[in-house]
Amino acid sequence: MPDAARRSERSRNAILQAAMDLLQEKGYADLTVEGIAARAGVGKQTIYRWWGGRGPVVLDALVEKHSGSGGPPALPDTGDLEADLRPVIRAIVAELADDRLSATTRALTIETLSSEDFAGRMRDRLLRPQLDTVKNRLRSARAAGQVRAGVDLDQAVELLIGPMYHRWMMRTGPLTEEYADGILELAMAALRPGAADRPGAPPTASSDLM
Amino acid sequence: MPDAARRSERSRNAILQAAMDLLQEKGYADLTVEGIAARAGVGKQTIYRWWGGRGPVVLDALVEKHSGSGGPPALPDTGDLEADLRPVIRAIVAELADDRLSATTRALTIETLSSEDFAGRMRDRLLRPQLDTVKNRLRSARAAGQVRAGVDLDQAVELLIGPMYHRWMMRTGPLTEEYADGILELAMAALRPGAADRPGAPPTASSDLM
Amino acid sequence: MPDAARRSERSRNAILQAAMDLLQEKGYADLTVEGIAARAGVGKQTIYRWWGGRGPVVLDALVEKHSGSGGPPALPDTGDLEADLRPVIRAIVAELADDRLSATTRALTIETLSSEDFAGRMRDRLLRPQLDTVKNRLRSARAAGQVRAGVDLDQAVELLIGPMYHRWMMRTGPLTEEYADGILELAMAALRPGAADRPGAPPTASSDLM
Amino acid sequence: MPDAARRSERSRNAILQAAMDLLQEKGYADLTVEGIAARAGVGKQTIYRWWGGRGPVVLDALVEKHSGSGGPPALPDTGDLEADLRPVIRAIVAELADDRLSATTRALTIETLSSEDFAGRMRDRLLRPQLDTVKNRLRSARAAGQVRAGVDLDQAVELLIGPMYHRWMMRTGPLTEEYADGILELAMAALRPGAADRPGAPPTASSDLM
DNA sequence: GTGTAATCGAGACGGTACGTCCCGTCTTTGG
DNA sequence: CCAAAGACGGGACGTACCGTCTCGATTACAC
Repeated sequence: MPDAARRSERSRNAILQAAMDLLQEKGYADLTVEGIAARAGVGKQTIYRWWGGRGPVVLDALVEKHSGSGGPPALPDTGDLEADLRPVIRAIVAELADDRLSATTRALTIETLSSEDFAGRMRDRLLRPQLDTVKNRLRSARAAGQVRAGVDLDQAVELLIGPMYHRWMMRTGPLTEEYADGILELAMAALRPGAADRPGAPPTASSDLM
Repeated sequence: MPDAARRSERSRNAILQAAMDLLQEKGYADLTVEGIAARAGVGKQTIYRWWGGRGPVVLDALVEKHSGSGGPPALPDTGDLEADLRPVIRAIVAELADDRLSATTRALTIETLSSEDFAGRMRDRLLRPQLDTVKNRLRSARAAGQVRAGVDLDQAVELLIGPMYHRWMMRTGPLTEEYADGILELAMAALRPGAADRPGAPPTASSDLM
Repeated sequence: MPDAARRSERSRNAILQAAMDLLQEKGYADLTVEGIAARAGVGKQTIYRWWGGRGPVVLDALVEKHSGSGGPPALPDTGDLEADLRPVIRAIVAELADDRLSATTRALTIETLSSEDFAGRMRDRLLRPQLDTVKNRLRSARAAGQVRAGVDLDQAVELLIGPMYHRWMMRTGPLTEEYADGILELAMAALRPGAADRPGAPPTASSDLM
Repeated sequence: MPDAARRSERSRNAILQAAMDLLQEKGYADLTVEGIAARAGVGKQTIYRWWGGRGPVVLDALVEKHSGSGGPPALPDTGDLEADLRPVIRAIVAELADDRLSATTRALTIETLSSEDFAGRMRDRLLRPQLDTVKNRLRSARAAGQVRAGVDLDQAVELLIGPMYHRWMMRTGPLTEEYADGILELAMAALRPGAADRPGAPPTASSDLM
């Protein structure tokens, strides 16, 4: 309903910056619309008008931050899948292991769990691009015969990523480089063609086959 | 500080029951201490005295519910690891896929992400027992030579469980039986001894070796 | 700190009216901020923002009520001081003697005893105007030679008023018309010039001499 | 209902002492049953059993304190009424003028205003004895012809006392020795026989005539 | 240039829930 | 059986934010 053309860019930036700052300082649970507005020097209505609540503001703020690099770059393809993935996996673990760095991820996850609507936007705008870089590398590896032909790439990506997020979320153990390497090695073993390739369990229908 | 010996069992039960009821009816986001107290016919102070907030109450309520069965039973051991695990994996996916059933898990996860303190209690009292049933089955499989000797069982459990939680949380795709089977099959391939067993990547130190 | 220009007149009136109603219905001891807010259809914060508690609200409500008549009128001056004062004194006794009518006075007095700050406001806004009407009549009587020249008018007013409030407060005896007349007669004897006028005890410095 | 014979004297004293201490320290408004019980090292029930609330406890504590002198002594009778009364009046004003000393009186007055029941007990046990010493001196003065025969002694006492309590309560002015003397002088003029003794206004029926 | 219509900062508003304090009652345990 | 201790159901406190709603004061477009 509001006229986006007349929107104040200055306010938008101040709000996103304030949200990021407060998220770092006080955590998501203590983040309030009133706090953001005050810090940004902005009326609350401006936030409600353009976003509707703190969740979308945080999402926007993070998208803004991450899209600074113009989207995640494609992974290198040296021919050695495991070597190419290792830095990525290690980086994820390193970020999750750092309470400061993972504060925003924590915030997003909470909001994702709270709102299906938010979940969709967050998935498409933040998560999917990241997952797709891995997925694309796996696809080329599959084409090169380094990954079993029947493997569903979405499942493969989650096999790699899921365990780390689970350990992070549930705090079931330390998030170390060794852990990253261990999961990577297991996942590689799962994907590698070989004697273990059984004829059963045909590939599930998946959008990655196109 | 309060004297646990004089605690009212009647109030405790009423509170846990009320919390479970309201959780089902209104979801975690709309669950309030005041609401629980009113429904249970109890003063708010009684909740704050013994729990300190809604999070711990919900945790206790769920522990109570799950421990009704006297703790999770050991998995069957037919000698076929994949066959023994399949029902477990499918059950997890089925529960997560059902919005009603997974509402409480969602609630606990939010609280886990919000409070480190809560995370620890929740992990130890609810999650660990569940994971341990899987871990124990994997241990016996490893002893039987069906799982590579060098595998860290904690990593193995998370390799199985993590992807499903990730998909559930992030809504990256449908949580179907096929998905469960696919992840199980991938994980089995990762654990199975054989040509894929590489000498590198020694097992990380882990408490599961005893 | 709040911006008085943007204050809601509607809320202000509703709150003062609700306070008056509840004061009549339930008495001061059972008067709560929450009750006033609920009855007035107003958020509690609106009361705390502009008044700070129930005491100031009640004071304002009573000031509002009493100032409806545009302040207390000057007493008549027939030349007969005692005759002019008698209706006033009797009216005060009559009001104090009636539990319903004096309930608010009781409330104000309690608050006055509890808070020095409140005492000042209540004195200046409610009590002083009433006392001044008597004081003014006494001043004109003194000018007319019907009251000893040396008399401190503030003391004279309190000589008249004080005994009745004391009896009311301490319930040391019945508050009847006879009592009013008795006190009035004693006070008149104290003020009347004559043989009793002794040279000692010079008048204390007082602002009423102008 | 409770058996007074088995009452613990130790608890009774501890409670009264704690009540007095807290009254001095925090004032009547911040005095709580729980606070008294904690300070006295006593269960709350002990207070409710034997007194019923904080009001009666404070009353008892003050009666205890004042009755230490075995009741107020009779005033001296030098033949000069004004001279005999002056120290009493000045003492009252001095006590009321001191915030610390008058804190208890303030407390009693609030409770007196709040509860008719309490008012009666307070009047009979604390106030009346004090007033009677003055009244008795006035009676002897009347017998000696220094006070008009028709004067109601209860009214006379209140003419002396009332103004000071009024000024104290309402904070209408400073409570100084000059004020005490001024009121005393006015009251003496009111009571003194002489030309001012008018035949009208017959004495009201009063218990002081016996 | 000058209306004029929308956004802006600001913050008051009706509400809901918070977490705390204290009430007066009830229950447990020990002397 | 009384006393200490204190848990209990209850109610109000005063605060923090919610999301909505008015206010002028910019501000940028249409005329």
